[in-house]
Amino acid sequence: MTGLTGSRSSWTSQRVADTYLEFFRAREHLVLPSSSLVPENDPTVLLTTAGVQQFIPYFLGRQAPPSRRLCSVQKCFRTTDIADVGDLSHNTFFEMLGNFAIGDYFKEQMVPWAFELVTQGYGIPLEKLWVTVHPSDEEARRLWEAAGLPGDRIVTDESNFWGPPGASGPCGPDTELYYDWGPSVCGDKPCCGLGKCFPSCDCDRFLEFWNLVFTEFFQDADGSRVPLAQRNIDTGSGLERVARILQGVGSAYETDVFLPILRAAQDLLGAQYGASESTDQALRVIADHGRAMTFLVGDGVLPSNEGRGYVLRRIIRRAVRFGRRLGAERPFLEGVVAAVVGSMGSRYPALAPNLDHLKMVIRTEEQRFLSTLQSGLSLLDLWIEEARGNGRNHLDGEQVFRLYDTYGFPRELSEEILKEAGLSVAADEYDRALQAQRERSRGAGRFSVSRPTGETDGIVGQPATDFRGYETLDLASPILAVEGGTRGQSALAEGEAGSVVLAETPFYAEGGGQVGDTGEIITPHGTFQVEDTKRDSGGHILHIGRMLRGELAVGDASDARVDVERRRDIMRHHSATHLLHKALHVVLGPTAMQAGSLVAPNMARFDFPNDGPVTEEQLAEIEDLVNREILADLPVKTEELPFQEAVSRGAMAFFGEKYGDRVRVVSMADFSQELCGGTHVSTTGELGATYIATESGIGSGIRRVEFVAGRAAHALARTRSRQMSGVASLLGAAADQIEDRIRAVLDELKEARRTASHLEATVGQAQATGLMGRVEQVGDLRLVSGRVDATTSDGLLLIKDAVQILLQDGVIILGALIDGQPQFVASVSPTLVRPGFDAVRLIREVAAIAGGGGGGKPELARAGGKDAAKLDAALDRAPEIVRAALAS
RNA sequence: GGGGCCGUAGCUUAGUUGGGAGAGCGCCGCCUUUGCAUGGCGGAGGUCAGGGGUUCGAAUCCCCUCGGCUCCA
Repeated sequence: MTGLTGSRSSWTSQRVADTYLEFFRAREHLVLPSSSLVPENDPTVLLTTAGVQQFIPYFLGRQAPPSRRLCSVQKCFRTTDIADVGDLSHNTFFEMLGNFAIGDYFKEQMVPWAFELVTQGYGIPLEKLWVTVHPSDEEARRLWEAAGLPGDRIVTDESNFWGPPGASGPCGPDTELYYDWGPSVCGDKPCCGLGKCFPSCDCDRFLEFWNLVFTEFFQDADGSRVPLAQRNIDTGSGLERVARILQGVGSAYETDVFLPILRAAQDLLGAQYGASESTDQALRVIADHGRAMTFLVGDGVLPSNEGRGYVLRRIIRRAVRFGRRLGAERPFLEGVVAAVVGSMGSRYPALAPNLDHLKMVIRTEEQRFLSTLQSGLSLLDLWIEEARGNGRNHLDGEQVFRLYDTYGFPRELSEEILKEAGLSVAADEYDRALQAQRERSRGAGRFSVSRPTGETDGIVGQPATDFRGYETLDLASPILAVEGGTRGQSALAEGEAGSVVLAETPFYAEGGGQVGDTGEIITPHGTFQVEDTKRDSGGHILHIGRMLRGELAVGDASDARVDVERRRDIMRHHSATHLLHKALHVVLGPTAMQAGSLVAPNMARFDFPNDGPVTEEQLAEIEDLVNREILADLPVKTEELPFQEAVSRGAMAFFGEKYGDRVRVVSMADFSQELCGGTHVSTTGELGATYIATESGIGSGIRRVEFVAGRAAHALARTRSRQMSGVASLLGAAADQIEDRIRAVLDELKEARRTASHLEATVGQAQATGLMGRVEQVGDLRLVSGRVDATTSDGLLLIKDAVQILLQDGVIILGALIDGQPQFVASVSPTLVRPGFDAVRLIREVAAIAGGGGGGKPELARAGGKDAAKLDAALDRAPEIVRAALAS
């Protein structure tokens, strides 16, 4: 293919998605929006890799689903194939169509529906359709035949079995649907070595486009399987693949999904798709990674050196590298990002309003990488020079690896440049070094995340806890579940630590940056002290703490009392956070989006992307703005709205949050509107005041401000003010003169030092003159030795310098008591230095007498001792030592 | 989570068994010179990121902390 023609098919990807969702909506499925690429219910998972991800709590029975039938178009990200992207088939980011049944219909319903959607909804000709089934799943085979698929196109495949996800868990057989591109794809020779191609043989002729998983077993750790009480359906169908089939094109890159992005990349880089395989590969990488980075940043991921941020960094850098292959020398990715938002913005409305932010994050990372390349290049040039100078024609693999490992300079680039310079690299050495690095890291521990909110058996099956803490801080509610006690799952004895679940609670569970509440749960038989509150993946609010007095058991009535003072402090900080967030937008621009926050009783913390530090002036402006709105005593209102309405009213919606149909909006008059589940004061005047305490950088391009409100603000102001009066009284100056006074004291100090060193020089000069009266003749050289007065070792050296000028050629050995410690200096003029006779040897022997040692250069050596009383004795023996050294 | 490299004057940086903290640019002053980086002389500016240890002595060696860059997981 030359150029980007693509298909004129009316089967746009949009239409594919609509057809799919409409098909299942008509069959009583609830259509849910895509969840974030950052899985919020499972911190052990790096990125969302399948449509089922957001529904796992429903599948495991931990949470009640909003409907037993669900469907979605889910954005997904798979990191395993990053290195392969650029060919025709691999992608990192993709969209997955999926329908799900939780304890509802099963395969007898799923198979006919799949058949109907594919043959009638999509209109795929029957003869193009193949399926694979698990050998054990006779039922699936029967259902496909009954639906109308000829038996010779149903192939068994041992690998058609899904799960369990870990050592144990739900699992079951699956059946996969394939599209047959026809035997011509594989040419004359069958590629699967079986004399004939089959769907399961992974060749280009057959394209898998839908996988239907029938979850019907639970597998124990020992491998044995028992039927599940509740059987589930979980399907996934790559939108890009279906679009490719219906548009009848050779790869996803020729569909409407990628064409606008490829075209933009062509224009930005002045490259032509189809010009060469190398060009095409580069354009495909840029298009795939362009989509991936847009959605990752859109879901709140920022480039970093670990976790998701590192995945983002890798794809941005990989895209830049391939851009360079096409001649790009300056940042170009923001143009690609704009194209992605332009072509996908309609289905993901959160993207367009944040385009500036997306561009800024990616541009910053791009520039950072370009400067990395710059420093790598100069190092590489140096090595090339060296190798040439040594007449070698290669560089060590370890060397090139180090360039990559330490400076992030990509291997391919190194090789390219070395090749141009006519040098080679041993690839196996490089691989060995990389392998060793991997071993080291792997041995160091797996991807581990503390997961305190995992559920335990005592709680599974309980309904999600009703949070009532917006309107009350003291509430009567029965105890539904208990865990951690020594007497099983139903009670806690005095002194025992554990968690308690209530039917409803006023305790706020840690979330949205706000820390969990503390307080007490009082039952007729005892008091439980709540030290922290968290929410588990099943929606239960866990009151974590210990039995202070008496005991507590499931079924007890209880009075749940939040620590009111602490909670009010927290609420003030949370409201202050909203004011600050808005003020940041006003002063620094809309790209200062929240990248993390902590709301605690004694302080609040807010992270946001910004180029470089925030200036003093800007900080003052931000602080002023926040305090202005506090003084205005704005009413704080909360209301629940449909998501779209909230966003269209201009409420700030954070990336990466999961928003259901209805969202909670916290507004402070016209100043700030934010989607938020946290707790707030009722008017901003309650904050009293807010001060920014610190501003600092916490990583590439991210700043952090810490600030205080309410009582903490008062405490900070008082502390600062006391410090100031303390300093003022030390200086004996009024508070408003502190700066001038300090400046004057510093000037005075500097002057005093100058005078002192001048004085020392003068005194040193005098001492030097005095010493010249005691020149001794030792052999055929002249020696000056003796004790002098000096206050620093530099002063001692200066005296030596003065003597040297007067003495010209000769040996000088001086000592002084400095800070109570003997110190020595010895000098031998260059003409007198010879093997066995130098300053180092002399000084060592002298210092040894005072219990010390020394060293230096042959012409000049210094030493110190430990025994102050022996300073004179050591110096007295100097002539003798010189004589002995001369004789040796 | 585990490695690697780095942190010296406002900026870029040198500093070789541990032994007197330097250079270039910039800045200030004087002289020279009316031509785009003019030349010369002089000067200010440093807790060598911070803390601890080893040592007679640490920018230098060891440990910890902080910050930057980077790779792996």
